[in-house]
Amino acid sequence: MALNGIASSGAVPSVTNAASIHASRCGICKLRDSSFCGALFNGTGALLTVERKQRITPARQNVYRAGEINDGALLICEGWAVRFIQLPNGKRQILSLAMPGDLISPASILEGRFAFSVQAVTKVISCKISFRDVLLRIRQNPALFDTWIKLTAAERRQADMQLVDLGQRNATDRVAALLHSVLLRQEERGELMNDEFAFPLTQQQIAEFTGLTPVHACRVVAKLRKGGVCKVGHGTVKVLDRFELERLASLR
Amino acid sequence: MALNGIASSGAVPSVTNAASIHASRCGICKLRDSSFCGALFNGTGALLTVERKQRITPARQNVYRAGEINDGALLICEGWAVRFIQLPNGKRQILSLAMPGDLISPASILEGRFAFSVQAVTKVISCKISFRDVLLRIRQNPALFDTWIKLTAAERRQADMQLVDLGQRNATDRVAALLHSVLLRQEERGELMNDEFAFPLTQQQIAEFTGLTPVHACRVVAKLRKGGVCKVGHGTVKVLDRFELERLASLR
DNA sequence: CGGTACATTGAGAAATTTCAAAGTTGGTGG
DNA sequence: CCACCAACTTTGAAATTTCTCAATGTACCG
Repeated sequence: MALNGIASSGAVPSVTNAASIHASRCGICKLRDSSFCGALFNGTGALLTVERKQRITPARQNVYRAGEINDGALLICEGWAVRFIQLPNGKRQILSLAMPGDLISPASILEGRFAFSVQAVTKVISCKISFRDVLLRIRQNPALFDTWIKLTAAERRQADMQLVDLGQRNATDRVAALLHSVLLRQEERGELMNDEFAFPLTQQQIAEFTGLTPVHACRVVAKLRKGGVCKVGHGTVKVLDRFELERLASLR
Repeated sequence: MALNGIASSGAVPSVTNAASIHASRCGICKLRDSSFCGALFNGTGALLTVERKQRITPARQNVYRAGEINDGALLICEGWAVRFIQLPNGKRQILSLAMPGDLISPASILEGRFAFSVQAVTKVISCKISFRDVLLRIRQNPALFDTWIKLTAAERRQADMQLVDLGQRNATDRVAALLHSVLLRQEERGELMNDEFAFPLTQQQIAEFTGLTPVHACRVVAKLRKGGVCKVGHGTVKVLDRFELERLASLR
């Protein structure tokens, strides 16, 4: 599981140019045929003409800081990232989880600045596609426009469910809902083996997502483990009772 | 204040056709020049060719029920509506507030069904614009496309702040943030007089928005009143200490 | 003038947070 | 290979916030 990695803070992530990217990354990317990325690069020669920058961000470092000028759509190629808002008092709320192939906040794709930050959970390889190219292609390509609208709507649905979770549901259900949503996403990617899947979030990050304190998140995770629902830790989740996990995660 | 009104549940809202609408409503609408509505109807003759249905929904009735087939973008012309998700256990989470001129969930504009419901808080006049016309105009009119992208991004920002509120902030701050956001929206509309503005939500609805119980929402509102911050009730909010309200509502 | 929905209050229970300390783990350098 | 360090996890106990239940008060509509 090459998902972990700790880095000293403050280092500047490396940036490669489009030329080296083509040879080294996008050309062999497994994700090319799915998601926004695939739709964007679809069509003859498109890959060569889309301007993009790829960079590597070590785990725990920021991919983007709230308020910075942003000049393109941000796509996660490898690793996990979280989109979050940092409060002056030090608390953070994680707004969404980005996995390989995910676009960071489809709805915000053409914004010049974001109110949120993006942090690498594991080592992350990300890719930035210039506004010019995104707009050009969205305008030209009805299928891409369609894909983007669907992604935006899906993002809204996801946010709505998260609001329901935070507003109406207890700690256990919220954590179960998080685990279950990742289970489904990993299953879709074929990354589920023996009811086990990669889950590199720390308890601190689970807490930041679910609006709990790390201590309480720990207790909830312990309860799920003792209840024989699933084991969470060491970068993975092992589902022991999927039926119960689904029951907890479901609205009821 | 023509904001209140109780209706027996179950009645079927009335529907008028486009012809009568033009004469009776849209032609004289104050909102025509702002927001999505204005952009949509912009251009010669557009008003006459956009297919739309206007209807009146009494207070407390649903404008839309989760899961129903939806055939057009929903616009609020008059009154207040809430977008919410109903849980099987009877609880509800209000996801957003729609005021005159607001599009219901810009991000979901082309979805055939919604997971959320929409309920009239006051008597509501709403307008539905067929997918065909929305798409046609968005494709044809770059300014409208732009407006729509901006609305979608704003909706996402709003959802993000709501997630922060529900996940990280206490009851008082959440209620203050709600009141403050409505204060700003009313101010923008020029509906603020003597630091007082229309606010037709019941405490039950404040609770559903902020993820509190009605009883606790009542206590918070009482605390704000006793603290000399603002008086909430009888369909209005009177701001007594705007500085303090802004301090409570701000992230800190 | 009722009636119904809405608002308020009190008291006790439950969920969650806070604070503090001790255990674990994984990576690093000797 | 081992020892150590830093970050992460676990546990306990007490404080705080929020909820629940139940009763009473209030405003508005017909």
